[in-house]
Amino acid sequence: MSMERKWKDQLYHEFARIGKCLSSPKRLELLDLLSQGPKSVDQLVKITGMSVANVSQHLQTLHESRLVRSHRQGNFVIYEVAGLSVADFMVSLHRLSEKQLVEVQKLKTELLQNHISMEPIGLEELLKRMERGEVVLLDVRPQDEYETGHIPGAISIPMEDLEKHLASLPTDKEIVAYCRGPYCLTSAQAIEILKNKGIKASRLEEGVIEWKRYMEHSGVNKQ
Amino acid sequence: MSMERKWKDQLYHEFARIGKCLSSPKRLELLDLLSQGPKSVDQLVKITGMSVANVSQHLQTLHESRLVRSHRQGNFVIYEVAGLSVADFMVSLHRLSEKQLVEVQKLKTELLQNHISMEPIGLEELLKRMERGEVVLLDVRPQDEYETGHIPGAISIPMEDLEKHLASLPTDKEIVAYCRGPYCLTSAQAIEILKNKGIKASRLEEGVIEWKRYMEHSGVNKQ
DNA sequence: TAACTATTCAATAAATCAATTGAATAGTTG
DNA sequence: CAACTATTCAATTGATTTATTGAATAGTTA
Repeated sequence: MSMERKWKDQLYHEFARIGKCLSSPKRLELLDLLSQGPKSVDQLVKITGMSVANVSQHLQTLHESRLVRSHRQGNFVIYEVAGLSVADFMVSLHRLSEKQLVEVQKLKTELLQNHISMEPIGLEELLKRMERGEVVLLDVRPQDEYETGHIPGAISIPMEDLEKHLASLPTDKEIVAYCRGPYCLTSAQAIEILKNKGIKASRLEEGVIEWKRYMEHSGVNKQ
Repeated sequence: MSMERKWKDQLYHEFARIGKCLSSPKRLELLDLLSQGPKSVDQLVKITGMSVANVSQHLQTLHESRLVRSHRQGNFVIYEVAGLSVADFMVSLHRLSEKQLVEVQKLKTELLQNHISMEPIGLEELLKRMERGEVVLLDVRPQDEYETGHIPGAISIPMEDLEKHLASLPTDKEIVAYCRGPYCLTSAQAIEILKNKGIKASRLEEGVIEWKRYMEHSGVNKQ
């Protein structure tokens, strides 16, 4: 076998290592969660409903391909994505999947039909209306994820605290809620609660990572 | 199992379909080749050295995940990537791999050390120097890939014709050669030939896809 | 140091996948 | 229509991978 062939085989073998990480649904879900902020194995178990050993093993796999890293903190081992480029890459994967796979599109519209009459708002319009002070942006993810990073101007009320804190919301402005991104239902649930209370609210599909991406590219062409 | 859990499982199952496509080195190589332009199964066989049935099967897999599409043309079935976003995604994958995996970095420098004294030139500098008319940009990929798309201003001399057409190259300017991208060795071989003839030449690491990406983002921040 | 907890390891069975081979098919050209 | 070619299908083997389980380990707190 030629020198070049051997070199290419090695190279593509390495690329495929990353690919293999992305071939398990559970691992993708873990990566998405970690993209929102560092989490202990225990937290991941509680969120996903997977077994501890299972989560740990998947994290191991991700670690071998350098997509996540970990450190101990008291009793917990905290995992996090190994760099922003990982979180960003996940968005690329979502985009591609949604573009190419009709099935993903179907699953998404299916969801939106269940949460009927929930018109989503786009990033561009949101930012404009926030500037004019017309809307309040609400981050309904857990506190720690908000602290890891949030869209500027957003206030944090974790989903589980929402009903308690309803009073603290301004009543004269429209509410826009967001969560982990297009495939997280938390914000949809929040909207439902708000609407039931007679508060005008709409859902921002994008999350923090998508927002960052948008800000980086929007100067030239808004894709 | 909750409604939401089921929905997420389905969704991530779909994402993983794309992931599975990326878990085989051979498939990644095929995707990279198709990113440069449409090709028949036969062509792919000749380039990669894989068996016909093997190539066909991989293409099948890619087709099922809607990453490629095909049409018949005379005796041949021509495959192509299903949209620019696929080619673009491949670049994302390369970037991520190179950033996270030391092994990829190692393989790359290893290569450059073999082709010693070959200083690469960056896109930014290239474009500047082309504007000033200081360099000639040379596309050494096969003719049809050049025709599918090339960096503006580049002239096409496929690698196999290079020695024949040496005379037609200007002697007063520096030559910059590029090929399919960072992981294609064709341009490196071209440089070697040129240098042996006493022609000053350097290698552009980026290919057409990388160039496109650069142009889209460079207005705001050059990453 | 002992008890406790979170995490990891090891082993298993079931399922899936990669690579190969040879045969079958579909389409084209003379 | 016949011969030809490119492409695809089908079946096999060997290798990996997933999801599980229960046990072992490492680290922390009292």
